[in-house]
Amino acid sequence: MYPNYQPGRHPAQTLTLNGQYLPPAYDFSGYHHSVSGVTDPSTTTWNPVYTPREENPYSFPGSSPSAGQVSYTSPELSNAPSAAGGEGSLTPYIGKTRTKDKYRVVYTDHQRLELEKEFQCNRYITMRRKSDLSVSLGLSERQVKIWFQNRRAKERKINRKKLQHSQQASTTTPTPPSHTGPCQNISTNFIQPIKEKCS
DNA sequence: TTGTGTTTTACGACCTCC
DNA sequence: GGAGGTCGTAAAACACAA
Repeated sequence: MYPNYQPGRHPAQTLTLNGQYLPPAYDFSGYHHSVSGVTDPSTTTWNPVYTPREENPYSFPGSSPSAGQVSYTSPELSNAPSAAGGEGSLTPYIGKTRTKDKYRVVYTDHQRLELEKEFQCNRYITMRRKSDLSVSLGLSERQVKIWFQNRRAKERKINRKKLQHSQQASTTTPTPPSHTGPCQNISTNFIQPIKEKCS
């Protein structure tokens, strides 16, 4: 909603947006994409145990959220087709605001792929697209929102690493200025065109 | 098999904007 | 005041070397 939001604590870390963003070389093969067959959407049913809330946090009967006791009893949870696995309430994770039975779910490859596609089009998802994705992927809108938040954080982390590496390289082995050197290739390789059609 | 490091979900705290 | 942004962090899930 506020792409130019810059928290006072970290004023220089917000990326440029609104079409000015330079997408990094997207690595979609870095991590587990075969989650032991469990997450194959074509062959298995998506049946997470963990039941996240949707826009309406856990109910805290008789206690404040800071108490750390959680019970998933909100009826709105049934609106999230995949995320609401039917478990009405889960065992509270004592001392933490998490559940013991299932701390988090693992998204399917298909869900990740579709989210990534959307992310490559827009770093910030619109409310409409969020709603569409939540329906098509069987995730709650909150999950989609959090995924985008985490994805942006991941990208910032990657960019910081790249920056550090480039700075280290420039200080340790200063390369002579050259207009025919590898820098051209680096710059062109860094900006990979988005192949997906953005709607 | 196990220990360790990395990545992925999910949240709380804090912030800005409307 | 609510929605959604950032950050840091917890813990599960996973990869991989020893």
